Amino acid sequence: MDEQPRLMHSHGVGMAGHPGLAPHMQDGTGGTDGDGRKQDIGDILQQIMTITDQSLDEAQARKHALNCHRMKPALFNVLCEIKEKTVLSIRGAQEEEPPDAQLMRLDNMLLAEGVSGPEKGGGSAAAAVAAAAAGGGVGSDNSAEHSDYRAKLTQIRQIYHTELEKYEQACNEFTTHVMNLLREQSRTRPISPKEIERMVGIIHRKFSSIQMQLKQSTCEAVMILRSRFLDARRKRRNFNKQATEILNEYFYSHLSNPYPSEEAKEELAKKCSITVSQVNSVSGFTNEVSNWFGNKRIRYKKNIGKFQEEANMYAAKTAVSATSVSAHGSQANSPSTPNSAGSAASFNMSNSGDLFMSVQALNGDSYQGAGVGANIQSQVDTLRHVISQTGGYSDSLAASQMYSPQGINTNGGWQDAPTPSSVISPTEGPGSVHSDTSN
DNA sequence: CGCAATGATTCTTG
DNA sequence: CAAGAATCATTGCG
Repeated sequence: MDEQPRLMHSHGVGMAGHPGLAPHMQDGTGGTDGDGRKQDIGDILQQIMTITDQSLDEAQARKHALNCHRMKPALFNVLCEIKEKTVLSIRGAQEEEPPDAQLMRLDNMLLAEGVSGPEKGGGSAAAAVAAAAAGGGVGSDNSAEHSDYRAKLTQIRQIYHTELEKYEQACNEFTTHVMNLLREQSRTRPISPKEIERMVGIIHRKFSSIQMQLKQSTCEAVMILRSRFLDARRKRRNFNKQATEILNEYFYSHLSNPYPSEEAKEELAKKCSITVSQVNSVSGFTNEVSNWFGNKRIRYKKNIGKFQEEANMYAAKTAVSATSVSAHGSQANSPSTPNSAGSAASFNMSNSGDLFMSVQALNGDSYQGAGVGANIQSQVDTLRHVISQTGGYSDSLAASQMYSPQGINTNGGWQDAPTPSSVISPTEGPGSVHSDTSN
């Protein structure tokens, strides 16, 4: 680099003011002027023009001679200037700024995800992101998920950083290489320092565009990782038995209006979260309770027969607990025989209306469905059995009525207003309130 | 492996 | 906006 200015200035005079020089010289000797200097230049140019005709050795020698010629720096200057004016001015116009916005976005995202940025802080930031996004979840394997997520993220991070480093190193190497090459060539070709600088700029831009690709793919990888780990649907966990029992108990004991209020949901969430896991994020669990009730309502309504046995069971259970008859508690399970389950399931009624009628027939005595003789009869028998049993504990207890689908009107919808006489029992469970009907 | 159960999500509706 | 309905995706069982 430092060689060039020295050469250029060593002779003091530039030839910048002679753009028309070359055509003048091309006619051969140019000796008519009698100016020795112009004669020299003509010679030089002649040599340049015929350089391809020479042998290699000859050319080498001439080159050396040219390099040592006293006019060389001046010529170099001129050629550089011409080149600058013609070629580079065209290219110089397309200096860019557009990818900056995207680059910024990528940078921001990588920083937010904890991939780029401070070495150690990034990891904790990522963990925080994972924790926040998966928050409200349950289960001890949550932490396992997190560590897995974190591990994958740090893996991405590492790859990203090593790649980035590699790119940077390659960029630097390549830049110095090109610079050396150009400097070397500047002895024989008109390459100005400015042009070298420009070339370096071009190289850097190319490399930064490669870097952007790296960032982009890193972002994609992080997004995929996140979506895979944080998509809750993929990580569905069945509630454990106790939680299901609690929810079912509530559901069947509020069958007339199975829409728990927010407070009730929270209560249930608290109860369930104790049984489900050690994590007590009730606020998150109320959502699950809502989901559960939503699913339950719709699935119950869709196929009441299928849930009949379950209803019996829970109704019996609440009945037992309400009357605090501990001695006969075991009998609560007996009514629901496998046989009844099978018959109820094999009903396969097309709509709930028919089934509703069949159940209603319990109150009357002799309903024979149109095309469903024996099955209905068996179910009716089973139900009657249950009712008689549960009713036997306490006749003031109308719990048996609560699970009969009387809360559902003939359209299949839940009753809007409670029907106090038939559905609501005056003696509900200890903790429960009448608020379920007031909604 | 197939299938039913089931928790979650998304779209629709009042 | 909440409930219902449809659908997806996973789990667990035979």
